[in-house]
Amino acid sequence: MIHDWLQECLHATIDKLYPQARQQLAQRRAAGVKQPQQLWQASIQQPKLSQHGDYATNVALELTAVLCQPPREIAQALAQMLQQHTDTIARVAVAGAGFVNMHITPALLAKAAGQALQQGDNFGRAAANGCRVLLEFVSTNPTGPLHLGHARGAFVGDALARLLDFAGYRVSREYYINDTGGQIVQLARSIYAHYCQALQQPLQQPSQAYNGPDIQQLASDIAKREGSKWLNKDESQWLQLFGDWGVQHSMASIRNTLDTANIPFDRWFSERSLHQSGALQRTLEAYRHKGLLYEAQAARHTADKKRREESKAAQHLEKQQGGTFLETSRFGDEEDRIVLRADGTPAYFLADLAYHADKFARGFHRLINVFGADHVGHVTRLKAGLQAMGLASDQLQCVLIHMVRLVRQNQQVRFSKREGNVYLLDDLLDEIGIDVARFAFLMRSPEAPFDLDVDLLCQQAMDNPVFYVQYGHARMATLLQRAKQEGLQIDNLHQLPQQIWLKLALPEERELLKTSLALPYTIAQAAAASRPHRLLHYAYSLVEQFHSYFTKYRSSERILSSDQQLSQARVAMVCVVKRALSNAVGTFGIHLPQQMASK
RNA sequence: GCGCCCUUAGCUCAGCUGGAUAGAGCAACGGCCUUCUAAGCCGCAGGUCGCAGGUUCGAAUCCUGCAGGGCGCACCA
Repeated sequence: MIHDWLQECLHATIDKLYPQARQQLAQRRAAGVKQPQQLWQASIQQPKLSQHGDYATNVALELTAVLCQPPREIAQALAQMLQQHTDTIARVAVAGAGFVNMHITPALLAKAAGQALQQGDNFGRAAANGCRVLLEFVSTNPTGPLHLGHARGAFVGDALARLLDFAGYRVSREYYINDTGGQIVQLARSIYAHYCQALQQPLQQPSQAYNGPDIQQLASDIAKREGSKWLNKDESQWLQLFGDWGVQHSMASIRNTLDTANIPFDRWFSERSLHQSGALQRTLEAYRHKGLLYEAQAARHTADKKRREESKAAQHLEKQQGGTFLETSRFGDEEDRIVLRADGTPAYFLADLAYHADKFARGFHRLINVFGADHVGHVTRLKAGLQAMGLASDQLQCVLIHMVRLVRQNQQVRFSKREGNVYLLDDLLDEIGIDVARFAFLMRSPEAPFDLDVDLLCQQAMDNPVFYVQYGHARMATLLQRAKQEGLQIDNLHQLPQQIWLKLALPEERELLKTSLALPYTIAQAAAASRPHRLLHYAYSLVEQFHSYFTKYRSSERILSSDQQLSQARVAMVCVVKRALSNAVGTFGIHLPQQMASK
């Protein structure tokens, strides 16, 4: 709120001093001159060094080209105008190449702190902006339980949803169930094979079998329930049924794991429902109408493409028998993509296009897909396909989550499906705990590779950032309890008179308030960049500041002292810090304890 | 061969979309508990931001090229 206020103030000042600047800037931008995009939005920053003021702006430097004036001259003019706001800005100084450094008054800080306390749970929450976002994530194939490979995408997607919600968006969370196609046939056959085995028949596994213990358990349950009535029957009689049972079973397991992890969804979207509703046909007709389909043995132009000898295309040549292609290559894709196979069955890509057309048709303004990094190739073709349909493909944002490698005893643990060793997400949650897992996955930026060191996260729990943050919160909470026992007020502090707030004179106290009050700005920035981890780093540094302050003054300037008014002011400050912390971390559903057992 | 991502302290990572003297945590060393939780704090040490150019008042951040690593380049989903 201080940010917003200063920004408004600054913009008004610029408009007054240089009425032509805004227009000139727009003209230059239109003429293609490279300009900072956010000049009028994000020009207030917090300097690293306190001697550079509470807030600073570099607009003078950025306006120098537009106004053809030396930056320091512009800065001087701005400073002079800003100086007139004596009730809020205590001091303005021009420094360096042309920075304008502003020191705010304690009164402004007190006012903002009071507002934060009044807002309570909603401190940091942005007003609804009317933008509807559809966030699709996890969307794992319903052929088995969730494992480590799915964990990061699940937590990052969930965090993104929570963050965007807090930042004022209306977010819908969706899971796309690939409940049809070849893999479901394989699943059905695998279950059937184990079903036969459970009834003392020899095991005849299909070529690409699903053999997880969950599948075997399901098969034996079916054998108990259904008896031998499906034995020696033609595949056409049981395939659909066994497939359905498999999907239901897998989805129940997946939903159960997501529930445990506290990752909710608003809608579970079935791929099969698209096939059944005729959506694929309609999508196909739309393309046909635009003249973007053709039939061929192979996609045009693919012959000139060099591929590696061992490429998968070469391995699966016999399956490639031509069909109907969509000219995605006209929209940025490297080659055209098949949408209907020679036998008339739809390819997966067509269903995915129909699905995304459906998302747009439901009126969302922005689509976000959280994909694993192995889906990189999918992004361009999907966007090309949407663009071909005339949809705004730039409204689709794909967040690519990179690989997680598991490390135990300083060694990477490798998993292979063939050997049947998987690390289930359920087991991970059991082993390190939900909060630790969440924190670990969210501390890193999503597009960087990530080593998950389980030993570090569980055995050396004290070196774990999540405990650091939790400890900080517990410290504040117990401190407040104690303050209450000593007769100080810890609730309704938004009504605290200004002269009490003004008792806070230590520089660290001022910094703590400023950092706490930067929460709304941090939320907005993290949401705009789709980077949840920034909010956790913010929380971490806030706790760091608090610990440092707490320890430094533990024997000289104690929070609870004989000076009643000063103690009350410090208690109020702790309330603000605690509020900022719990709203930041609480946004991600990470639990913050009221107390921690001393070690 | 092509596309996307990554490369910052010995290790694991931040770096607020181009700002002022590049920051944390681990690991190493030295300190701080009669008083609000030592799961904490302070100090010391550690860097040609992969390399080379370019863009400008200013680059770890933007553009180009190169090197190393990851993922992908099937009508599978």
